[in-house]
Amino acid sequence: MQLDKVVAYHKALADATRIKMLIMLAEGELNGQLLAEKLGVTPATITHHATKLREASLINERRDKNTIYFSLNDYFIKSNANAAEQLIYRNAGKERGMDHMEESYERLKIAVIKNFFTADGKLKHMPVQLKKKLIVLQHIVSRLTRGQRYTEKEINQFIKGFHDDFATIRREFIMHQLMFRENGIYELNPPELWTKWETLA
Amino acid sequence: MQLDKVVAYHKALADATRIKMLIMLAEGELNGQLLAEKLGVTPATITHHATKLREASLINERRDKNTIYFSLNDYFIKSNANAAEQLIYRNAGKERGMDHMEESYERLKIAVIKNFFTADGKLKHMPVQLKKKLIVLQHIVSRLTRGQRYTEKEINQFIKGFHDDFATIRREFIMHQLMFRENGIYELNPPELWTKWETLA
DNA sequence: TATCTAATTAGATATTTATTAAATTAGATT
DNA sequence: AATCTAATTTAATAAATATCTAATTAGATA
Repeated sequence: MQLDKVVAYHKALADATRIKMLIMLAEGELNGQLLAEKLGVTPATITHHATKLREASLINERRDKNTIYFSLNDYFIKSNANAAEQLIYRNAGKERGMDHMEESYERLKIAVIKNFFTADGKLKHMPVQLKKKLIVLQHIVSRLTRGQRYTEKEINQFIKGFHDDFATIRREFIMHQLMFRENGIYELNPPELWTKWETLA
Repeated sequence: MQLDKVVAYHKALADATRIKMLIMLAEGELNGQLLAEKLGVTPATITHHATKLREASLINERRDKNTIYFSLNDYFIKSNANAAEQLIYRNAGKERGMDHMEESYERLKIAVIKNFFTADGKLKHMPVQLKKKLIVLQHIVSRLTRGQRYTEKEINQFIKGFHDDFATIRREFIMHQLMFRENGIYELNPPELWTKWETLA
């Protein structure tokens, strides 16, 4: 599965120079020359590291005249941080009394969908309780297609099929890592990255 | 600071064989020979990788006769997962309108401590709301000493000074990564690793 | 004590990777 | 068109690392 991805992500962060780059970019975007100077390496080295960070989707770039400005890809950093943990623990865990927890979660899910959606599939209102809210968000987002890339306009339109407040819901998709956004394009995250209620307490 | 540590941690996870080892260990402890067989490498290679994982505190070992059994060091995996993120974002972030959020958080903290603790410092009862619960837990745990190592008995005794239900509170210390446990010994995590309310929503 | 077993070490090899200097490219500006 | 600037590519080098085989060690067991 995404073992390769997890390895690639950790390789990207397994170098002091790259971590320092990210730390600097966290304060704001910077161009290659400046990064090179601040880190005491040549621009070629920055290009090298930027390539690795880009491949791991950890940074974005923007061109202005001759200068390319690098910036953090926030959402990716946050979502990947837990990916390794998820991967490692996913197969395991069934041993301990987790099964009936999952079972009762399935029951909750059915109840929530029944209670918060109308018969024709509209969302009545967003639950306040986080656990239930996650169920609602995941229920909605599951109607999207894996690998498909959506414009913001398309996402808005899609959400409006469920509820008028598309801006809030769109934001929650990102916050809970159901989707990620890059250069205004939205894409579904793999379900392993979704914020799960089990991981919250 | 712990830049080296963060790099070392990610290096440890930046290899497919090591990730596979961890995945297997998540199901239960295994000895070197078995790991070698399952992964299709020689025992020498397992030793090599086990050394790296041990250096990053990701596994424990236990000897029985001639056989050494490896197992996961759960808490470390969980707490380190966010360390990089914390490191990267720590310096930054002050820019956006975060300051007044922090200010209002300070006010909340004062109110929570005033309301949930008696005059002589006992905990009346645990708040239900997560944000407030974290404040209470952090308030208690702050009375412990950084770097000091505590037995479970000592921790129980310490918590009893605040509330009778030491077992629950002790578990919450671990869950919210205020402390970590290794071989029955408890130690404070650095505050950067503590679950913070800002990171929860 | 001799033998057996699991693990580690030592040494060798092949691969990956971080870095640089020098050449090249992409895109303004004059 | 000529020039300037920032970034990238190329080629080379040095360091790190994943893996193996063979030798050695640590610790039972006979």
